[in-house]
Amino acid sequence: MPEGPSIIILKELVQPFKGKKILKVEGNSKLDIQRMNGEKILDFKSWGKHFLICFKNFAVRIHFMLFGSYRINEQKDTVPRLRLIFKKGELNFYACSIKFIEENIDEVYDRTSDVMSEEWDPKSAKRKLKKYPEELICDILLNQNIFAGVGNIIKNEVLFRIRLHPENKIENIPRVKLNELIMEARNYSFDFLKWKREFVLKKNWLAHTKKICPRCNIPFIRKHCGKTKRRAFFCVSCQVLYNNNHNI
DNA sequence: CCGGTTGTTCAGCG
DNA sequence: GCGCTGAACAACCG
Repeated sequence: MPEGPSIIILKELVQPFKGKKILKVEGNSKLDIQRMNGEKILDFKSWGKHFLICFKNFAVRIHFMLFGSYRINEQKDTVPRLRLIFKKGELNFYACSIKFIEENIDEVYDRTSDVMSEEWDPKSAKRKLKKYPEELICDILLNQNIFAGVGNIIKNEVLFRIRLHPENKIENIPRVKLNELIMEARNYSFDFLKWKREFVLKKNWLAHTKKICPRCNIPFIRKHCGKTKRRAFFCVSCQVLYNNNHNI
């Protein structure tokens, strides 16, 4: 469920519930979810992997983590974390993380860091990148303060597309290449969205979970890279690792 | 049936 | 107080 484009799809699917009043609230969340009872949903928003349900005086943040899921107007066999029942229809959220946000959403979230947002700002991303010269690019791409919405699949596909080795240090990557990376983080995310809508996302993976490099026909390296230790699939032949010469 | 994971936070340690 | 590690969460696929 998790990556940014999937949240955009969810936001579209729940549009019929916008402006609707919640008649009953259920779920095994430990939070006071009953405070939503009787409230009218003013809007649905998103930021990166966060799905936001906006009410008059507060908002609910749903994060699907690794295993979270949802059903609209149908149910799974398991107990939902949160179920919102309307006069017509219901929303069910499973195994997700829920938080209440009391502050104004627009003040809490910086949309310039959301790769799916109209307000996404590549220049701002560039400025943030420069603050982490020692970090590896595979970790930085997963940093939600810089690339909100990017997850492990997008990471692997973007790095393969621009031929960049996941273990490159930021400081060693040429400026032009960094710009390319920032552009492709958003660009691939929209391809992800398009392909997910058409149910052909997996079919279009070039690197993620793949065994052979489609460009070189040699085996991919599969390794848990960086501080984040997330799976990386990469080709040592066509994905460049820039050497660090200036510190020797 | 077990191993692994489209993710994040937090406790515990040195 | 820091940086690192591992646990916790908990569902589904191959």
